[in-house]
Amino acid sequence: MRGNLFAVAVDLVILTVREGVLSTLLVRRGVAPFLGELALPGGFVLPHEDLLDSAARELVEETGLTITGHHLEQLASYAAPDRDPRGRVLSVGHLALVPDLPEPQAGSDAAASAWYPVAEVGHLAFDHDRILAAGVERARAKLEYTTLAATFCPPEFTVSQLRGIYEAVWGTELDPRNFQRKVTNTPGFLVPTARKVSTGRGRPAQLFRRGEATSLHPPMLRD
Amino acid sequence: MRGNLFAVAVDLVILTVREGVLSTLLVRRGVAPFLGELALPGGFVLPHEDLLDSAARELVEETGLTITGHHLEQLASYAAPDRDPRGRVLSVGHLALVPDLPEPQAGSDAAASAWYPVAEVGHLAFDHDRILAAGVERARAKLEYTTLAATFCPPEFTVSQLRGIYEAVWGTELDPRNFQRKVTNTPGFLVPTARKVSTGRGRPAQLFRRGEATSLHPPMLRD
DNA sequence: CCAAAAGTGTTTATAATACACCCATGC
DNA sequence: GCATGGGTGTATTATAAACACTTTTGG
Repeated sequence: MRGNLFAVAVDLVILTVREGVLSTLLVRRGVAPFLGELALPGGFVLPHEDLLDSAARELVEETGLTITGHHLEQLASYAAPDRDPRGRVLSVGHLALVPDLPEPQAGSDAAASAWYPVAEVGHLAFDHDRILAAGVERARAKLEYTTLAATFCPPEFTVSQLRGIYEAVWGTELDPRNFQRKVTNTPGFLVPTARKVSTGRGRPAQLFRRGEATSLHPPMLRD
Repeated sequence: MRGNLFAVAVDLVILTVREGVLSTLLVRRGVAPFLGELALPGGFVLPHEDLLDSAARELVEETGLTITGHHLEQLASYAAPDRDPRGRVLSVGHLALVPDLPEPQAGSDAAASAWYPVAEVGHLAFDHDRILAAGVERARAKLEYTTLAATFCPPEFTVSQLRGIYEAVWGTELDPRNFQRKVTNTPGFLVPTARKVSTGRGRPAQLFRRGEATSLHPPMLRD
């Protein structure tokens, strides 16, 4: 085997939609390097861990969320020779899509973490702004041709909530009526539940759960 | 820094279309482990190298091709704890799309390498069959919504040649007349050259070069 | 009743498919 | 001339966008 060895870390782009705004979970670093700067949550891969397991562990530590029902995928790896002043560290970026969660509580493991609107995020520690950009780009692309938008929603949700996800992630407005037909006519996208929900004003909306389908033909966005 | 360190390798899925068949470059391993088995070309990342540079170097060593004008992108990383019997090795898979090249010459650096039709590839060393599958899947997906098919072609090519790429990669038949209009009407996909080429029978075909466009709206394949 | 949001039906514009047809070459 | 592949025009069909309209709630 060769002598040039790397430390391997996983870093997480955890996205959600809070109050109509695409947001990501960031941590304020408490140790050098980049002490005091914002960074993606992450950590080193343990001796007997695979990459996705390591990312799932970090996700639980940061959000309390287990993977079940949520989305976690690998993004890309970053290993520029000078990306970490401590030496050669390869970071495997991951993307997680989660429903709207309460702000992380002080006193917990994730005391230093908080949600930030993606559009307002400035420079991050290491090359984490590149990883964040890759995660947002991937999320946008995947909404187009998969049913992944529903992973941003709670277990039961309305068509309006789902539409809000698309509008927040893409920054566009969609016609509620055409959107409704599009998603309800896509086999396997939405499973109607027995319940309706009344959101104050207007006619109560049907509640849905995620369906089995994962790919979307035809795609959601048309240029 | 942490004590659990990894060796980092890059492995390449190099795809081309030879005689209408999607094919990949594989090497017969000359050293343990997996001695004598087929594997993806690749090697360890050097001390001051970034990942893409390392992959580009391997590509040159295997094919003699420089990246200029060709396509090379990162696929994903693989780091299952038991994927290499020598210890913990993280492999960063890469995807290269290249035009049809002559069979590698005996006596060169790449003496042990040869082209194999993707459909006929059986089990590979390490977890390389997973990486190959990921590369083929990515290539198929990218043809759908990018102009990448042209990177399989020589610098100047006809619409028929380009259509042959799509048919080989997807295993479908496309209507030559509608295909022609589709690609010639997509702004920035093809740049006509001054020349035509006569391929024996039939009317000579216009020669094209790759255009500047990279994305394809609307996509090429419709379910 | 009115406002507001949910949900349906219908028209219209646009794009994809199928395929008839013409063009330019080799033999 | 005729076979062969290159290339264009057009009718048909499927799809998406626009929007009028009905439904069901709270006040």
